[in-house]
Amino acid sequence: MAYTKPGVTRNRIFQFVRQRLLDGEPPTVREVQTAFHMRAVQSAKSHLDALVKEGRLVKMPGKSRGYRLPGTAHSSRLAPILGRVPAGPFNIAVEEIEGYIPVRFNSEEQTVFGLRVNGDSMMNAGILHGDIVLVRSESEIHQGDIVVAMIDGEATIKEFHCVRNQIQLRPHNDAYPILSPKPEELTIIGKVIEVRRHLEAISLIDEELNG
Amino acid sequence: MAYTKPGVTRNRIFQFVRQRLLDGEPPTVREVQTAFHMRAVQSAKSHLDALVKEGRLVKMPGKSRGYRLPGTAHSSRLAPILGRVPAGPFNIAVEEIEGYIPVRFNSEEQTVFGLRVNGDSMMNAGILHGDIVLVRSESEIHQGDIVVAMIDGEATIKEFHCVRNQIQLRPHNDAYPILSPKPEELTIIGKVIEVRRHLEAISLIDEELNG
DNA sequence: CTATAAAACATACTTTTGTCTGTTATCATA
DNA sequence: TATGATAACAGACAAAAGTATGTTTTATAG
Repeated sequence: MAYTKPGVTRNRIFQFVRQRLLDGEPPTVREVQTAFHMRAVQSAKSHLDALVKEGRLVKMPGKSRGYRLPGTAHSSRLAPILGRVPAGPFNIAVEEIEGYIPVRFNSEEQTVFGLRVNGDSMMNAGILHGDIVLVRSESEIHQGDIVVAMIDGEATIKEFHCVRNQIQLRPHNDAYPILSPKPEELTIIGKVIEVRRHLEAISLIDEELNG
Repeated sequence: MAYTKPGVTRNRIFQFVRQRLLDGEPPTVREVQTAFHMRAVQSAKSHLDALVKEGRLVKMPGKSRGYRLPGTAHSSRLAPILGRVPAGPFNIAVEEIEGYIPVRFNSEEQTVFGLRVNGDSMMNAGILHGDIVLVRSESEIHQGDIVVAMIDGEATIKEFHCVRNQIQLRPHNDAYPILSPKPEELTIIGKVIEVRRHLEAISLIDEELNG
């Protein structure tokens, strides 16, 4: 390729590699080479080596397609969106799955699922009807956490409190009352860790990734 | 490895490969082999071949790490979260990147990025301070869309309207006024297609992938 | 203009990885 | 228990991809 000013091709190559990595398609050195019309493998490799030295890329030496963005410890997975609240805390797989959404995971085995919000009892907390909440089901619950609770077979999203050994489920909407269920008639499905709202229709519904 | 009932290892391998692909780390045949403690490469390869034949995987023959999920029409990519609003619509890469979040893509080249919400002018629309909005920058804008607009070098999120050739940017908070900027002092950065709120601290912040 | 550094090139070599041919063991079902 | 199908194994070869050494060209600064 034509000679460029120092750093120019370097940056272009970084952009290229980053895009490929974000697309889940790590490139080979030779793919970088041809993408930039270079006549020598080493031209691409020395740029990549420099990017690693600068800390802009990380590599796994010897491995093919071994360049990565630094600090990619946490990766994304697809979590199922459940149409209904799961009956028990552990039988998520059986429920009807509305679709999948990508979720960031920092550790390994976590039971996270999406749930479509029904009603506006949490309106003032910015959780609206139709939103999707991400729920981690095996989380510890603390004061003030927003939880998905099951009372008499009915699921609700409320803020959890416990005052004088009395459980309180507080809505964020003045039109709704604070609930004080007895422990035996209450099941905490999980803790809401994220709220998502799609302002534009997106086909969340993947074909079943059966297996 | 020990012999299993027909289909069992097949499914486990599919899960493994799918996970690796969703994580942006396409495996080699030999990586599958060792992950399942197989003593022959062919053991892994025949399973992978079968998965391709069943249509559960797709491959690029001869290429290393060449297995992919079929119908990658909508797969998830990592979109950058920008600390500031990008100056122009097309130079996202230059801006400072706060981190990355997984986003669903239905087609190919789309310019989607995340943006941290500053202020509560859209409070009544359930868009709170600190939320992350996903912005598609080259979208067509219609009446009622929520947009990211730049007025005099300052970025705001508002609802877009146009009445009698007069542009209106409407907040969703009675404490804020409706803005009516002249077209020449207004730049529409893009359209808000999704709102996300993390109720639990998640380390989105990757080290600077500056470029 | 000259010296130094960066960029690009050419070629060879090594390792990784995909692929092939054939064999043995286990499962499923009649 | 006989039989076809699936699973797992073994070893070898070929292609893909990483790496190394040295040279030529261009940019930048004094």
